[in-house]
Amino acid sequence: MTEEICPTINKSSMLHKRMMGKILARFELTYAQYQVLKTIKQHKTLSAKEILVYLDTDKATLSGVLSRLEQKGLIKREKDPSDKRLMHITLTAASEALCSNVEVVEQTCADDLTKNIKPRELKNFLSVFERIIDNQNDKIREISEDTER
Amino acid sequence: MTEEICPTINKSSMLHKRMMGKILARFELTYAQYQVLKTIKQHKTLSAKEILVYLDTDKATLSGVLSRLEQKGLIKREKDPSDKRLMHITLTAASEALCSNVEVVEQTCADDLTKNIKPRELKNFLSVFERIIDNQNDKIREISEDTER
DNA sequence: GTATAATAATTTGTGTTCAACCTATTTATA
DNA sequence: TATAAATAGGTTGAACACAAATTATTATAC
Repeated sequence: MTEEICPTINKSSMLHKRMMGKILARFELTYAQYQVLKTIKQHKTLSAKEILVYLDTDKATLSGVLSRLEQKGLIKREKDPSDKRLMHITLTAASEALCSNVEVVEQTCADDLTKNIKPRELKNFLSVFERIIDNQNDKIREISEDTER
Repeated sequence: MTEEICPTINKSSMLHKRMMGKILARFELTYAQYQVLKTIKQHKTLSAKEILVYLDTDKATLSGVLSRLEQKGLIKREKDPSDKRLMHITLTAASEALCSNVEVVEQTCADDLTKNIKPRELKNFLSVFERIIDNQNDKIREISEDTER
């Protein structure tokens, strides 16, 4: 039983990325790019460091995504005058509109994924999932401590 | 509520890959490579096409993984004499042993991920998850049909 | 029996993931 | 104040994900 969990999680994640990839292709966006745009939109303006907190990804990955978004004119980056290490990242008018359009489609898809699942089932599902994620984080910490010696 | 599901699934999948990546680094293997080895081991010998069925990944990705595994001497590829398009892929003695060692560690990790979850909860969890995955597959088919016109 | 379609696998190009390393700037310590 | 440590961000290199194109081989149609 236990051994089915990880492949199941991976498969579902892959399917979701595949699905979003197909949807976002129409908007000439990748899933990673859209996630970054959405995060910035929610907070008006963010530094790269702050985006990392919300997305739990890697700064090298984010750095690449941000460059591509800037190239496409979907974000603006400007240095903080009082701390020149800091970059303030904001959306442009184009990406504000783009994001809003995608959000509608995304919500429809998300709803369809749970169409035959009762609210109570869903609640329990998410509760178990949160505990699994906590366990995953514990395990990663445990392993990291091991290998740091 | 609904909108939490997808980020949750993605996050968990990422954590799992991160965890397995750290563990497998000791064995000088990547997670994708290990998954391929494990799949071949379960079926003694497989063609690339058949591996794809079990792993639900992409043939281009698999092709690259297989070349790297062959370079490391962890698989053997030989053409079918009666259909020269077909490649029969098998493990080597080295990868048989490697795989067995990793499987022990992997099982320990998988058990830890569900340590504070009751068997009944887990069963319900997986049951809901399967329905979500079915819905995901439906949605992807739906989108693909749309875009093929 | 040759032209066409289908199949198995690989290659190519763009984007993502992540560890390791580097740069510039700011803060803390001696 | 000079030096070290921390911080924000970026770069590099290896591997993976995936769409699209390519190659070689086999099966089908006419």
